[in-house]
Amino acid sequence: MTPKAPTRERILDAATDLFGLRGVDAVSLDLIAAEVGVAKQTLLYWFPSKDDLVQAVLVQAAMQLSVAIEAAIRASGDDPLDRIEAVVRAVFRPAVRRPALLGLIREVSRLSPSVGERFHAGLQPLVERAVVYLQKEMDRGRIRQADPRLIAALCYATVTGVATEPEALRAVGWEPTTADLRRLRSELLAFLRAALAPT
Amino acid sequence: MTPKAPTRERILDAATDLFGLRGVDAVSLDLIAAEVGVAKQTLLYWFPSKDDLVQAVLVQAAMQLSVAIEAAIRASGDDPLDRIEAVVRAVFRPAVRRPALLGLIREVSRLSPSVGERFHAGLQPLVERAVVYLQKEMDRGRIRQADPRLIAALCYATVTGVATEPEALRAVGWEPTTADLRRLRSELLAFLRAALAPT
DNA sequence: ACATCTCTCTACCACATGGTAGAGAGATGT
DNA sequence: ACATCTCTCTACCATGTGGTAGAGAGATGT
Repeated sequence: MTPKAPTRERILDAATDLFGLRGVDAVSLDLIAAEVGVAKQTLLYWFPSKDDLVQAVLVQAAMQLSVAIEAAIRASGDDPLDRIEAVVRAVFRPAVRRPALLGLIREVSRLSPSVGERFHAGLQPLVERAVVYLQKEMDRGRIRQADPRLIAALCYATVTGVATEPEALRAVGWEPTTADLRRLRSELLAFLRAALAPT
Repeated sequence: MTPKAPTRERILDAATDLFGLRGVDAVSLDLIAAEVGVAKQTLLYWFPSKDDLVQAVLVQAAMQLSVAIEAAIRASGDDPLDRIEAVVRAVFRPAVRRPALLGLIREVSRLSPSVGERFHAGLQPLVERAVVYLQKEMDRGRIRQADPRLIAALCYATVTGVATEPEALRAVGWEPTTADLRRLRSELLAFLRAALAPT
C-alpha cells in the first residue's frame, strides 16, 4: 500500500480533479470529503471555507503549470516556434495526466473577484515575459508581426479551448484515445506554427 | 401549444444571459424570476423543470447561431478564407451584443448527457458540412493540408475561447471597449488566416 | 502526571434551492 | 350565465449546502 499522503494534499488533489471536471459550483464539500475518505469537518479544518479551498487549488495548479512551462522554456532551443512547441507540449503533458487541470483555469472567470485577482497576479509575471519575448521575436522577424498581447491570448485560447472542450472534439468524431490525442497535439502544433510563422 | 406569450420569451432571454454569464449552476430560478419580474412558479409553468429551461435556452441559442452562420455563408464570396472570415464575423456580432451566447455553449459539457446529446445532434449537420467543405478546399489547395475535423475543432476552440475568456484577455491588458474589441477581431481573423493559408 | 497542541470526528443549524399544491383572475367559447 | 382554458400568483415543503460548536484521541513537551 502506497504511503498515505498527508490529508491536506489528498484534499487538494481530489478537489482539483473534481472542480476541474464538474465545475466549482457543482462540487460540494461533502462530495470531496467522501472522495478523500474523511469527514467534511476535516476539510474545513484545513481550509476554513470553500473559497479558501478553491483558492488553494488554483494557486497550486498555477504553480504546477508555471513550473512546467519554465522548465520547458529553459530546456528548449533558440527558435521561437520550437520554443512555443516546447511550451505547448509541457502544458499538454500534465493536462493529459490530469484532464481537470486546464478545466480548472477556465473556472476562474466565474469565481469571486478576489480569488480571480490573486490567481491573475500569480500568473502575471509569466504573461509579461511571454509578451516581451513575442515582441522581441517579432522585431527580429522570426514571428509574424502582430499585437504580441493578443497573440498570447489567442494561443492560450486555442490550447486551453481544445484541451478542455471534449464536447467540441467529440462533435468532430474525435475520441480520447492515445492515438487520437497524439494526432490532436500534432495538428495543434502545426496550427500554431502556421499561425505564428513570419509571412 | 405555446402561443407568443411575451412572458416565455422574456424568461428565455433572461435565462440565456444569466446562464451564459455566471453558469447554469450558479443561477437559481428565483434569480431569473426576479430578473424577469414574475414569480418563480410562472417559470415552472412555462418550463416544468430547470433542466427543461436549460434545454430550451440551448436549443434557441443553437438556432440563432446556426441561422447567423448559414446567412453568412450564403452571403460570402468563393474564397475559403473570406468565407471563414464571414462566419467568424457572424459569430462575433451576436456574441458582442450578447456576451453570454458563446459562454452558454461552453456550459454544455457539464450538463446532463441527454441535454448535451440533443444539442450535439442539433449542430451536427452544420459541423459535417463544415468538415466536408474544409476537405474540399484542402484538396483544391486553397487551405493548408491537415485533418479537416481537427481544423474545425481548432478554429472553434480559438474563436469561442477568445470570445468567452475575458479573464485571459484582461491578463494581457485588453479591455472590453469598442476599439479593443475591433482590434481583437482583426487579430483573430489574421491569426486564423495565417493558420489556414496554404503553405 | 499534567498540560498543550494537532488532528479528526459526531451532532447540529440556518439557509437557499428546485419543486408541489392549489387558488384566483381574466379571457373565451356555448 | 356558465364552464373551461390560460396564465399568474401565494404558501409551503424536502433536500442539500456551507458552516459552527465542541468533544475525543494521540502525540509531545515539562
